[in-house]
Amino acid sequence: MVSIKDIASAAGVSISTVSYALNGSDRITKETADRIRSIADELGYVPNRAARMLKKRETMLVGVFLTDFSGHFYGDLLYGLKEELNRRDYDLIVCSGRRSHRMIPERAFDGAIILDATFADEELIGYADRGHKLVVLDRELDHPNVNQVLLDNKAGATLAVEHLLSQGLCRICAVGGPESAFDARQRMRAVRQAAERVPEARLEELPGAFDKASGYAAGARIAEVAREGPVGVFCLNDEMAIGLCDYLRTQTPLRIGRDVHVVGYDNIELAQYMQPRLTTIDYSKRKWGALAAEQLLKMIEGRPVEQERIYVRLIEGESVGQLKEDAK
Amino acid sequence: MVSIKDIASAAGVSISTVSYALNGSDRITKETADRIRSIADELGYVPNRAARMLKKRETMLVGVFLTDFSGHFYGDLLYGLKEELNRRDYDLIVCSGRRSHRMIPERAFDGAIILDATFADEELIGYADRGHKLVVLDRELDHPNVNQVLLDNKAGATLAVEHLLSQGLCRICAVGGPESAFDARQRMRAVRQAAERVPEARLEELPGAFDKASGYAAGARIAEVAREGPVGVFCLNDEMAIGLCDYLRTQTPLRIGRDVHVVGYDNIELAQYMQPRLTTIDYSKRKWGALAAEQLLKMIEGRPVEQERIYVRLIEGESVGQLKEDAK
DNA sequence: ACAAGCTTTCGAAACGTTTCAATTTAATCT
DNA sequence: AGATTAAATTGAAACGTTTCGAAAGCTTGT
Repeated sequence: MVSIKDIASAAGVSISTVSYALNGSDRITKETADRIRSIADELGYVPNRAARMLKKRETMLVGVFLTDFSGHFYGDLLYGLKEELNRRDYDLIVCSGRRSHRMIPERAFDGAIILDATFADEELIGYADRGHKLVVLDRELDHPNVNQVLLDNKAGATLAVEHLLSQGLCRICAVGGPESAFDARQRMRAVRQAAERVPEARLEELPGAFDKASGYAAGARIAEVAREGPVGVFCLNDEMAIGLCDYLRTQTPLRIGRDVHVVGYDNIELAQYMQPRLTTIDYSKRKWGALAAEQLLKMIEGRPVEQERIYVRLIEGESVGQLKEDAK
Repeated sequence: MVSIKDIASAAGVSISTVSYALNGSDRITKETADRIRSIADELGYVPNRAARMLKKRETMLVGVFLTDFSGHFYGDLLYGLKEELNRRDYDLIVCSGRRSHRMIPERAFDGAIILDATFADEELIGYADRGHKLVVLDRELDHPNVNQVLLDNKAGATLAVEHLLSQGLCRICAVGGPESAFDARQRMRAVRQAAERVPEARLEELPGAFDKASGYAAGARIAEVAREGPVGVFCLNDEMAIGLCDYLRTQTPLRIGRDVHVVGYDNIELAQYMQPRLTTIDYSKRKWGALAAEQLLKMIEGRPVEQERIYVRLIEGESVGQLKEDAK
């Protein structure tokens, strides 16, 4: 493999000269620099990443850790991340799985973005203590080397529940997420508060795990509740909403948007292709990624970081209908 | 940052002893090895990846390159890849975008898996010529350092068209993929052959680009064709099929599975949540990934590699109905 | 013609490992 | 006890860069 050394001897200069030339230092005269660069091209020189990393103690790489590769909004999130990082000459690397955690202490990246339940809080704190820069997207952590971009879960969940209530629905079911999920806890808390503000509202919480299966499973209880009249269901994410709709359609005669009114959260791509289209809470995943990248770069470069938050809006599909029509 | 050197002085031994001990060499007596390891733990030692890469000229990393992060079957594919790689102590790293191509010549990985249209064939051949090991998933390349895991596109497309024909449909539309896509070319070729084998079949090819928009766009022409009677449509991937269904449902009175019969390809997750469920061609994405990983590891380790192929099957949804019923 | 001050180039150390060859230590045999 | 051999440890070079400080090569001004 051709190294800086080969270029040096081909050009009849020292390796330091080559290094300076290739890195565009102004210590080198323009002509020699050009000559060296063209020789490097001819020889097909490519710098050795490992050597550079070792010496410079920086990688120009950012790692993003995901629980798995199948999340429905990862595409957009990663797009936002990558664009922002590339603008600043960083490359993005996606990792998943416990095994890959070690890349952080091994200094494989200049910083990492975490959206990965397989990291315990203490583990992350440990890395931060040793000086690693982190941005967490799935929890809140108070540490000088950690920042977060928060989703406005409270606003989103409130929007969802109030939307159901405003349609005249007072029997509300909320299908929850795993206890370990920060987002789920925040959303459910907001659900309770929103329900409590309306005296006639009757809220029932159902367990869930953020996957289709648990939405499907919640269907049985929801069908029971629906026997007493129309019910509004807020699934704490779209996947569960889809599972629920699947159940209602295949296992019951209940009509979505009439007997059962469903709201999801996340506005995943599937949501708008459902029949009826799913009413859901939307937020910009690209912006989420871009802000995370921006924060991480600021930390790496030692610039001050300000707290960021992603705003939400309600998207109306047909999975929630006007209750008043029925009343007439 | 604590290095092997710190451990050496803390333990009162040389750095080579530490290195041997940490790597489990049998040159070191068990007691000292244990002692050194416990000191390393105490100090919180983590090996420096860059240094090891530089010296050993191997990274224990495999890079997978994707055109973007939003493909619908990447989740399963990457799962298969990762499992297989982890079993052999390799880590998987996902990259996307032209910028990241350079990681290959920079020797950031021991090998790479390519499913990324942003690589030109010549570029890949160039890397292979310089000794980089590659497995390509989106093309065929003849080179000692390149292998591929082929999808059985011919069988899949044949299955799809014959399924439509066997329902009594003889007006067939095929919505194609981008000319640059190897899979699209193979599938379309098989479509033509399958249609030619049946004298009464009338095939019409429509342009497409493997995205929802082009399925939607194809809808107009398909609606025209459907005026003369039921039509069978094979969309060369599920995304286009979904776009098409969206058009038919929102812009026409045509009934899917009655007036227009739709088959997709890939069996993406969305397909089974469509209403009606999409009839499509399925294959194991996990196995695809696992075989790709296996092939790459064989190349890296210098073991012989055999050509592999992924088999397909037809999944029946309700987007294709029995034409005979109508006739009755 | 020569010191002073630039500009351009070079030598060498360093980053943190691994690993070969050499050395020291311990064990075994006569 | 001394020689031989085996086992455990060490020294040093190497991997391919970057970068500091020094050296060499030019200009200028006197």
